[in-house]
This record gives sequence, structure tokens and C-alpha cells, in this order.
Amino acid sequence: MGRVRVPEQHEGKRKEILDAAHRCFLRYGLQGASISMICKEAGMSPGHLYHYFPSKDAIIEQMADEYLSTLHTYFGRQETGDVATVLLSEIWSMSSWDDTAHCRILFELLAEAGRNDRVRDILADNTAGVRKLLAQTLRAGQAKGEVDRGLDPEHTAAMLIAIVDAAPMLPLMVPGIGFDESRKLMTAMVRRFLEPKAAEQS
Amino acid sequence: MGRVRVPEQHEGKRKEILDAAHRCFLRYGLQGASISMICKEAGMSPGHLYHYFPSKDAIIEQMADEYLSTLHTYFGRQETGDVATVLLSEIWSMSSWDDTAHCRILFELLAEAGRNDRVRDILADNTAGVRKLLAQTLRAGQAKGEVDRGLDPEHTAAMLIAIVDAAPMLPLMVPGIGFDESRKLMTAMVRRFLEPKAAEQS
Amino acid sequence: MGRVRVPEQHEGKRKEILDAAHRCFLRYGLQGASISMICKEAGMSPGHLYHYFPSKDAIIEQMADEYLSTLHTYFGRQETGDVATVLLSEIWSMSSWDDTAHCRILFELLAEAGRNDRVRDILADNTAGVRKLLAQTLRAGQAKGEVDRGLDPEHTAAMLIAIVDAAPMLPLMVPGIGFDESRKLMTAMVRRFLEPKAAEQS
Amino acid sequence: MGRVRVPEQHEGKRKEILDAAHRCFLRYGLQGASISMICKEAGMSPGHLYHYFPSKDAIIEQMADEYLSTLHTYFGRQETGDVATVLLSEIWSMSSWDDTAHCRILFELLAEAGRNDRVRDILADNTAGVRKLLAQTLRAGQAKGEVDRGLDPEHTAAMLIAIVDAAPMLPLMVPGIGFDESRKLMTAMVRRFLEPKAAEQS
DNA sequence: TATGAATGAGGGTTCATTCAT
DNA sequence: GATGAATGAACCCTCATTCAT
Repeated sequence: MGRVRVPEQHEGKRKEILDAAHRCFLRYGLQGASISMICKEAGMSPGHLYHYFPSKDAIIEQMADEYLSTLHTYFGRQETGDVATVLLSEIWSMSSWDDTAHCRILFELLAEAGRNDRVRDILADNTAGVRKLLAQTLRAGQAKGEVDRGLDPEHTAAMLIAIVDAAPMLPLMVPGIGFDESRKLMTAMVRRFLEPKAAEQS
Repeated sequence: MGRVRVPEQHEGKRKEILDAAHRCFLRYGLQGASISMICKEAGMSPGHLYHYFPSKDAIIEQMADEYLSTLHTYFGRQETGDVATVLLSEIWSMSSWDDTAHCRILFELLAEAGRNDRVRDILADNTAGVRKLLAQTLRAGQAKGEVDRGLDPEHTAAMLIAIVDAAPMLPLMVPGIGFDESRKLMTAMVRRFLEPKAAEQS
Repeated sequence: MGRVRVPEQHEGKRKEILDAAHRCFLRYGLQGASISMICKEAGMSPGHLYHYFPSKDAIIEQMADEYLSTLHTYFGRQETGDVATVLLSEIWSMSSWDDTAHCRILFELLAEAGRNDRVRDILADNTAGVRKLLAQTLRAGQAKGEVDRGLDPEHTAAMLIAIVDAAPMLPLMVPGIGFDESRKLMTAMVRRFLEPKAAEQS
Repeated sequence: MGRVRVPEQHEGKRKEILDAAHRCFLRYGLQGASISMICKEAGMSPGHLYHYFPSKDAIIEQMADEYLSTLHTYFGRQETGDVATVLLSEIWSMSSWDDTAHCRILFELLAEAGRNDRVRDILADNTAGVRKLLAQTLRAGQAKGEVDRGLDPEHTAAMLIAIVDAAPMLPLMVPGIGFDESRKLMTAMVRRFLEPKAAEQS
């Protein structure tokens, strides 16, 4: 009796739209990408697109949510070794990070977050989870004497995220620098930042 | 006879427009701010505005140039003391940096730089000058033994700029954190990053 | 074998749709109410709705027909007493008339009738029946000497309908006036209008 | 220094737009007439139209205001003779009233007033002025014994306006009836309504 | 210099309607 | 009978830009 609504198909279409939107946002920016562009990219009419999303803002928000959660999920995986190594290996294992283009959208979101409360909340929510995990790891490191005990774990975790998110700036600002260079520098920086001072080690 | 072109007056008007544009871009984003908004903000008709700038892009580009050069000029002033202190005091003396809103435009520019070659060049050019100055300072610090000799001055300088530019992310991502906190953390981080390792000091 | 078409069920569905449409037209106007609104109100998919009506216009037309016939049917019931009393009691017994909102749709239809020939015909057809009944009553009243013999029954009947249909205007135009007030005034007006002049009565 | 803003020219353009809008609203209804239609009718681009009016609603509202004030202004002119004659001569002197098409828009406005508060206020405001004048005339008539003293002047005035505004219904509902017929009927009706009862005349 | 009139393409969104299932 | 996917034209409105004065 009638065509049955297939939730997976519905979600599939939503995903297609989000992917198309992501590509367009990447090329033209959040405001520069138009609905009709996204429709063309997704091979879909505007009326149909609005069957799946109520507004462009809704698309941006969900895209932001998924993008950030994917981006930051890498932090969560537990590995062994000294704390700094664990942290950094996790950080650099973010697959999309080796593609300058793919992470460029972060700046769009940061810019948007300055104006759009919903996007700011999404950013904050997504960061919060990662921050907790990082803070835990840092506390464990402090217990083992691998991380300076003078650092506030919560704030330090926030700082680390900001630093990592700042990484894609370098290739933009300095044409000559590559990803490996900036990664090595970042690694060194974080390692030195975390390690206990000589005085404490005794 | 006839009206003489007064270059200073001309430049004055351009400055007014750029200021108005800056305020609008801040509130609505580079793409969200319209020419008519800027006209209203500058108390000027569109026809008149186009007498001073050939296009909106030209306004954005010049605004970016002035904004970035102002932002980074603070690096250039020479002071005394150990290198880290000098660097950091310069960094934090950036007046606009204590206002979250004022530096939000940086993200707009970074986002734009990912798409717009002209803006990327402007970003690169502006950063280049500062990088050279910072690298000089770093080299001097290495000579005096205040800065780790294992660090490449050029790359480290780039890193420092990225780090500082990343600062405004924190309040966006972590609602609780203030400017003072993030500044203290950044300061500690940079100081530890730069200082020579215990082994080297001997 | 196979499903048998059940005409009553079919008509039931049509009625549901018309009722839902009526509610929507009331709230948003004939043009302001959309098919998707009506579908939601009727708890029905668009495809299904189009199984019962070929177009939105068809819905409007049938709704108009039913609405007007319901509205004017009240005129038809015969009662006893002097003609004016009969007429007026019938007029005011129109149940939906005591709700400003419910009769608002009449204006929509009158406006539409000015443009849409089909709707105009529906309006004319529905009025015609009532007019005949009223004219009969008026003629009977004239025979009994209760109604002025100088009045043309046909035209007077039309006039009366217009007057009654104009009633809902008052609350719209004069915020302070209520339904009871306007009803009393109308009653007095019609009574005076119909009654024979003193000279004639002798 | 620069093209001077000529207020008359500006107002002239506004008037042109309102006239074009009026014609379109007449043909297609308030909601059925689109901005692009109005633009075409006014020989103007949409961008330019929005230079003169901030929204379609603003156009509707001003059109309503001007239309109603023109329509009702005829009531205000003082003439001599018995009150009923004065009133009716004023009423029927409404020039646009002899053109069925021209007054059809009233129904659009009444329908709109049921949903749109702004339009309702405009309707109420415009009616209020006329009501006061009519009430005055009625009171004068009562003093001279030409109008029944039992009638409340305020409410009766409202009633009269409603009746007159209802006039254009007749040709819509009864195809055979012309303007002269309906006018004669209305005149007779109002005259009988107002005149003192025989008992009072003594 | 300086103004505001003027353009028309394109913005996001909704529409009545059709179709495959 | 009944669903929801799918369309594309049209909706109101804003845009960067040009032009006559």
C-alpha cells in the first residue's frame, strides 16, 4: 500500500547533498556557494533539495557538525607510549589533514562562528568532547611525570586544539613551507611545551 | 582654473571608505557585507564610492593589506631584554588583539585566501616582512644562547605567526576561556618552545 | 476480484479534503494556502490528494460551491409570522455567521469572482436559488400587505442578500462594534425597508 | 554639486508604481499579482522598484490607503437639502463606483484585512474619518427632524458605509442587475431606514 | 566631486503538479 | 489506494555595478 519511506535512502540523499555542499563551500565559501550550485553539484532540483533540508543554514550547520566531528574524532583513539607521542600521533593521523584543500573549510567555519551563534555552538560542542579526552590524557601524563604538573589540563587541551587547527595557516601564509615541515615544527613545539621542566624532574 | 585634484583629500576619502568597509566586513563577513551597506556606513553614494574604488574586490584587497600590515607591524619594533620577552611583548602589544571582534576578520581573510589568489598573495607578502624581522631576532637570540640553536629561524618565525594568529580561536571554541588566560598559555608555550634544552646550555 | 471502488468512501475523502482546504483558505487566503498546507491539514500526501481533485482550482471551486450553498440554505426554511420576521430569523439563524472568522472566506470568494469566471458562475448559481425563495416570500408578504408593494421582489431579494453578506464588514471596519450590534441595526434597517409606507396602508 | 534629489520626481515615480500595482492587483488579486508583473506594467526593473518601496506589503498598504481615502473622501463634501439626499448624493458621486472593475479591489482588501493587521488598521483608520462626518450629518438630520431620533448616529454611520461598500456585490451575484438598478434600490432602502416613523412626525 | 536613478542577473525559497512504486 | 520522490518555473528581494546629471 503505497511506496514505503526507506530511511536509509532518505539519509543517503541527505549525505549526497551534504557532500555536494561541502565541495561547493570549499570552492566558493559558505556564502559564495549558492543553493543552485549545490543543486547542480548534487544533480538535483532546488525543490527536491528543500525536501531534505529546510534551509541553506541547516545545510551549513549539519555540514559543520559532521565535518568537525570527523576532524576531531581522531583525537579519541587510545594508543600507547609517552603522552606527547600519543597526542601527536593522534593529531597527525587526521587523514584529511594532509590535504590542504580539505581543511580550508575550517576557516570558513571559524569566520562564520564569529557571526552565527548556531555555528559557534556547534563548534563549541564539537570541541568540548575532544577537550575532555585530551585533558584526561594530559592528567594521566602528569601522573606519570611525563607532563609538566604546572599546566592546567583543561586549558592546555584547548590550546592544543587551537594549535593543531592553526596548522593549515602556514601553507597559506608561507608559500614555501610544506606539510611535513610544519608538522615537524608543531611536533617539536608541543613536545617542548608539555615536558616537565628540568627542576621538576629531579 | 577649475578644481585642482587634491591628492591628500583623495586619500582621505579612500581611508574613510576602507574604515567603513572594515566595520561592515566585521559585522557581516566579506561576502555578507554589501556595497550599499558600506556606502551607508561611509555616508556616501554608490556612484561616489566607485569613484574611489573600481570594485568590491579592490576594497577587500586593500582593506586586507592595511589590516594585515597594521596587525603585523607590531612585530617590528625593537626592544631590549631576552629574545622571548621581546617577541612576546611585541606580540601582545597588538592593540586590536584584546578585542575578540576586531580580529575576527582574520578568519575571513584566511578563508578568502584559500580561494582568491590575490588575497593569498597579500597575506603572503604581509607575512613575509614580519617573518624576516622575527627570523633576525631569533638568530640574534641563538647567538646569545637564549634561543635553541636547533630551530630553523625562518620556519620558526612562520610558526610563531601562525600560533599568534590562532589565538582568537580559543574564545570561539571554548566559551569559558578569556583573553588573559589564552595569552598566558600562549606565552608559556612559546617561551618553552624557544628556550635551549638543558643539555645544550652547558 | 481486486479492490472494489466504494463510492461513499471516495466521497468521504473528498469531504475531508474540502474541510481541510476550507480551514487553510480561512487562515491564509485562497492564494496564500498551498496544496502542501492542505495536504498536511488533511493528513494526506500530495499524490493522494491529486487522486481526488485534478487541481487546486477544482478544490477552490467545489469548496466555494459547498460553502455558499451551506451559507444560503438557511434562507430556504419556511416559518410563520410576518414576512420580515421570517426573513430575518432565517437570515440570522445562519450558524456560521456569529463567528467573524468563518465568514471571512466570503470576501475571498467575492474577490476571486471578480477575476475567475468559474467562481463567478458558482456565486451566481448559488445566489439564484436563494433569490427565488426570497422573492416568493416577498411576494407573499406583499399579498398580505406586510411588504411594500412598490418594491420589485426579484431585485429586493438580491439587495437583501447583499446586505446580509455585507454584515461581516462592520467588525472589520469598526473595531468597537460587535456582532449583536450590527445584527440589531441590520434588522431594524431591513424591517423599515420592507414595511409599507403609511400612505399605502390605508 | 551632484544630481539633486527632486522630491516631486521621486513622488511621481512612486505614484506610477502604485498605479501599475493597482492595475495588476485588479487583474490578478493582491497575492496573484507578482512584483515582476508590476515591474513590467510600470516599465521598471525590480531593483529599481525596490528603490521606491521596501516590500510588496508596503506597496499593498499604501495602495490600500490611497484607494480607500479616495473612495471615502466623497463622503466629506457638504451639500444642502434634506439629510438623506445629501448623504446619498455624496455616496453616489463616487466616481469610481460606476465602474464595476474599479471597486472590485475593495473585496481584495476586505479579504486581506481578515489576515493582515496592517491592512485592517488602514481600513479602520480610513473608515473612522468618514464615519465621524456621516455621524455629524446624521445628528444634524436628527435635530431637524429629518432622521429618526432612535438611531445611534455612530453605529448608523458604520452601517451606511458597509451598505454602500456592499453595492458592488450585486452585479457579481446577479448577472442581470445593473448599476442603476442597484443604486435606486440602495437609495430607497437608506431613505426609508433613516426617515422618522409616522408616530414621531406628529 | 558627488548624487541617486537605473539595471538585470542571481540570491534563497515555495509552488502546483507528476511519477514510480 | 496511497506514498513521498522529483521537477522547474516562479516567488520576493538584493546584488554589484553603471550612468546621466
